[in-house]
Amino acid sequence: MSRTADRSAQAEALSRAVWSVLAGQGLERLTVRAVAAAAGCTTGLVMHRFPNRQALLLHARQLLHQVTRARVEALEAGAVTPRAALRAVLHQGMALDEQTRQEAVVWLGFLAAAVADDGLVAEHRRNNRVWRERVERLTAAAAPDWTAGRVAAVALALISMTEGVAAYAAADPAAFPPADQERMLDTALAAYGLAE
Amino acid sequence: MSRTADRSAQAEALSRAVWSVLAGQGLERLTVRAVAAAAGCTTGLVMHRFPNRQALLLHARQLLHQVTRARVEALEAGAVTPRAALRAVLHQGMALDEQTRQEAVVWLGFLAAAVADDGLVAEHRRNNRVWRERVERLTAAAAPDWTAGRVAAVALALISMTEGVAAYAAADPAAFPPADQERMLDTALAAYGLAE
DNA sequence: ATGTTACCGTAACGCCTGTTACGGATGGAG
DNA sequence: CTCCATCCGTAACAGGCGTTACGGTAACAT
Repeated sequence: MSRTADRSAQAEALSRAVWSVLAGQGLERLTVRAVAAAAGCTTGLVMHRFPNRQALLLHARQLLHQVTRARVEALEAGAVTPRAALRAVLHQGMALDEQTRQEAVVWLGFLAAAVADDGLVAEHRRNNRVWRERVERLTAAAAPDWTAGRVAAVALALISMTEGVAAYAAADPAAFPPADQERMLDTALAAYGLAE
Repeated sequence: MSRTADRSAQAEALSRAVWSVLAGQGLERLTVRAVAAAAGCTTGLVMHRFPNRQALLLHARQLLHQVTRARVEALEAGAVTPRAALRAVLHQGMALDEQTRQEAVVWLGFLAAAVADDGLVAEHRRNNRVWRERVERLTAAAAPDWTAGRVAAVALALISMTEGVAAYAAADPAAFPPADQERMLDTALAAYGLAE
């Protein structure tokens, strides 16, 4: 019992070490040795826990999706109106503090790594489709009288906008401060007629 | 005379080889040998043209900015109205065909590489500020009666949206077809009151 | 207490990396 | 034709990479 719990706990710790290296040193320095050092162990443990480097990265990518999904669902459940839920969910996807900024860097790192990794690109597509459907559902709930076409177009505009600004802010936080990002989000929601 | 011309022509060919490898094989396989093979030469030429790998990548990044800027300026000069210019400039920033899709992949690759490269991150920030100012200027021309605050917020929304959808479409072209991207752009421009 | 099993740190392997040094080829000058 | 400078392909180097094999250690069962 505790064996399997320890194993998965170690796998999670190693995946978080992957995030740490990816955020701090970039994809080019994301080596098994660097991950082991960040996790405070040796390469032996890493290679006993995962068959190879690719599996380690894939697990880290899946865990990232799992964690952000849990956070988004909590925000959605805690919102008092559909429009508040939509805003809260989009809000957490921007790079507003060091935590979310690093998440954006990690997300971009995995995206860049997916170019040469079929497992990562498949995971990326799966997660993006789930994310897109979620925002489409929230948009439809926030504007019940819209056509499906308008819901889809506006939802795509919203997820693209937040993802894009997260990328900009990840690389240049000073030029894209939180206030700019929030004003952008509220301006967009108002323009689409989705303001609270 | 022809010496320096040859040198810069070779530097450009090598930079285009960098784009090719970055788009086709990803950042992890972006080695000096891979670039030389894509350019049809040996590592000797590469290392005689650039002092080291970092300088090669920086030149390729600068050339990418130069090329896209020329294209954007041509579009802007050829537009009949300010709103047409704004739409055309934003339109070319999305991933609508194989050419622009690869550009988006390359852009993301350089962004991921910039995490561990001070020269690349500085270049990235400089280019993004130029790009943002351009779209702010075009937005102000398209909506002359807006406040500076609204211009800035809407311009940020527009560049973030197009950059974000380019990233999504770069990794999953089938899920984000050109029609979806264009409908998203026109829906957004109409919502902000910038439709032609 | 002892045997057994699972775990993981150590060390090594072969490969690939960026970079450097050398040496032949090439093309213009005298 | 000869000389010389320039260019760049070849080959080597040291170091870092992913991965594998071995061996000691700790924990559980008996």
